[in-house]
Parts: sequence; structure tokens; C-alpha cells
Amino acid sequence: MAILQATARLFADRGYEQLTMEGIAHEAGVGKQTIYRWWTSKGALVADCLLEGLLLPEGIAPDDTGDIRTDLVTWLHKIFVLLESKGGPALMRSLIAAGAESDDVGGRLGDTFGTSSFLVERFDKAVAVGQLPPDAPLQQMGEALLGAVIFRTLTRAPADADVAARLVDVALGPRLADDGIRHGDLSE
Amino acid sequence: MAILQATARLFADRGYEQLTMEGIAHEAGVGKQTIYRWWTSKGALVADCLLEGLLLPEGIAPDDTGDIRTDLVTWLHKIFVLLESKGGPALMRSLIAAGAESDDVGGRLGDTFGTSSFLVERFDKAVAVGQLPPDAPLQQMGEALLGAVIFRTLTRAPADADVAARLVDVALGPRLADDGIRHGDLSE
DNA sequence: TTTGCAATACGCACCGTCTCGTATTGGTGA
DNA sequence: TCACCAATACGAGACGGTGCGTATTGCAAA
Repeated sequence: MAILQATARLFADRGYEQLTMEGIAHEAGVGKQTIYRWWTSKGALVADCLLEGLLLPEGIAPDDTGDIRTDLVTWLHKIFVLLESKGGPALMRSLIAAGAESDDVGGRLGDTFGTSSFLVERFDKAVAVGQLPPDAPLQQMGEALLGAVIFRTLTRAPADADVAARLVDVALGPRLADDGIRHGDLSE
Repeated sequence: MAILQATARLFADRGYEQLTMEGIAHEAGVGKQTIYRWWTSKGALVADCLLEGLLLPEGIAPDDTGDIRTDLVTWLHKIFVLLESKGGPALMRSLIAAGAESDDVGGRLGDTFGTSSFLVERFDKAVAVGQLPPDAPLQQMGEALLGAVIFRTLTRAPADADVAARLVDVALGPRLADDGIRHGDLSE
């Protein structure tokens, strides 16, 4: 659908706040009424874009090299780099703002990043190979990691590899079964 | 300053999105020009409210009963209850939206909840009495907890006492020094 | 008087609704 | 098979409403 693609394009280079129905209609070569016929609000429209995967960059799922800690640190570092890159913070903040304003977008974010997210899927694999205990609170571990990323985005805190390692350390905690508990020097 | 109080009042019962400069001016019995003389934007104005402590409810800092785990679970549970209450989600989402949109508010949120937040202060005390090791990544533990709260708010995920306990478990991880590592049944 | 500020008028942008004129589509009868 | 004709979907954009940020006005205290 041309409207969704136009929305995604404008979202990517102007952000949620700057997104206007008139702008989308023009970009898509469509009348406003046509948009309103299919979607009730800007939020619903953006939520559908999110569902179609038009808003997020490819490959935001962590790798699976077999070692959960390495994979998570690598993944988180990649996210941080993305967040430092041009347009990265804007995209992220736009998503957050959209989620905060619109129940549709918020719910969709929950679907994308929540219960059955790529992160929890990666945790599941780690459980399967015995790197995490079966009773680990995978859900909350994922929330903690993603939440910390959101928190840093919101507060404009710079992030580096050190922070990534420490966050993973917090998330995995005592649950890493195969190679000990404490990793690296965590002193401030 | 009457303007700040008016802003806080309107923010509390209408939220950030519904907040208008004209509304604030009227509520404060002030001309719009006077507001613009002192603040450049709605964001800056709300950021100052945050700084003055006019937006957050009293007593959002955790207690100190001596046991860090109990205190954190109690605190998180309290936050969740607040979040379920009338106006709770709206306030929280308004703050998040304001932070996402405005660098002023975002930075202020970082000051309030970040590096030297009440949460990290509580962690410091736990370190002082030996409940946490001195090299624990306190900063990241705080981020994980607050981030998870933000994440749940954004995704409209309901929260209960169980979730609170699991989140605290993730945050504290192996670092609880005085009474063992695993607490409660964490199976799904 | 002068000055500081509340009040308000202004032009702009966008909202969501509406109306209009133009395709497009699918059914019907010769 | 083909011409005719609703019915419908759509692009375009006018419209009234709201809030923005700026500029002007007029009152009241010093």
C-alpha cells in the first residue's frame, strides 16, 4: 500500500511529530479522505507501518553464535552504534513518542518487542542449550535490556561498549550456567 | 512562579499533549507573551516544572528498611499501583512523550532519574552496609529497573507483584551478598 | 508621563469533515 | 460481444476549528 510506504518514508526522515496527514496524502499521491477511510488516526497508521516492518532497520535481532553473553553484548553495542548514528536518536525518540501518545502504536510496540520478541527468542535458545536455567525470568530480562535502551535514549545519555557489557551483566545476572558468574571488571 | 504552578496543574489533569500555551496563560492569569519571555517552548516549561518537583508525586523514593530486596520490591509494587490508578498511565506517558520530544525535558529526566537518582542512592546505602558488592554496576541496575517500568508503560503491559519481584531479581542478580542468590519461584 | 503586562488580533499550519468531479468496476440487455 | 449504466472509490481541495508564535493595544501602577 502506497500510503504505508509514504508514511514510513516521512517517518524516517522527519519523525513522528513532524508527520502530518496532509503530508502523507501528498507524498502518497492520495486524498486525505482515502487515508481516513482506512485508518482512524496517525497513530493507527504508524502502528500498521510498524506491523509491516517498515519502520525498523533490518537485522535488529541478535545473532546466535552459541554464546548468549557475547551475542547480547554485540547486539547491544550494535544498537548503541545505531543510536549514535545520524537519524538514530530521532527515529528512536519518534517511536517512543508515538508509543506514548497512541494506544495503537504502544500495543504494536509490545507485540514487536514484548512477550515474543527476538530478544526472548534468543533467550529461549540459550535455555535450550543449557546456558540459562529453565526458570529464568526471560520476559523481565528482555524488558530490562530494552527498557535500559529506551531510558538512555530518553535521557540523552551517551552509551559505549562498557555500558553495554554492564547492562548485559545485569540482565543475565547469576543465570549464565556454563562459564561462571562474574565477567570483566565492573568497578566504576 | 504562578506560570509553573499553572503548568503543573494542567499537566496533571490534562497531560502533555493537551497542554496549550494559551491554556497555561489563561490558567496563570498571564499573557502569552510573558510565558515566551521566560521559556522558549512548552518543553522547556515542563522541564522546569520537573526540576521544581511539581510534576511527580511525593514519596517516589524507595524506603530503607535495611533490606534492599524487600525495599525494591515494595517500591516497584508501589510504582505499579500508581501506574494502574486513575491518571497514572496518562501522567507517565505524558512524561515519556515530553522527554522524547524535548531535549530539555529529556535531559531533566536524566537528572531526576539518572546518575544520582533516588534509586542509585538507595543502592549506595546497600553497598555501604555490605548488601551489594562495591563494584556492582549500580547505574545500570537503576536503568534496568526504571527502563522496564517505562517499557511496560509504553507497551501497555499490565503489571503485578510477581512482575515486580522478577524485575528486582533481574536487577539485583547475584549481587545480594547477605542472604543467598535465588529468591522465590521464578518459573513461568 | 512612562513602563510593564494582560489581552487580544494576526497569519500560519494542520486537523478532520465535506463536497465535487472523475475514473473504475461489474451487471444488464440487445 | 458489446454498448450502456449504476454504484462505488478516489484525488483534489475547500472549509471551519484550534493552537502556534508574533505583533499590537490599552490599562494601571509607579
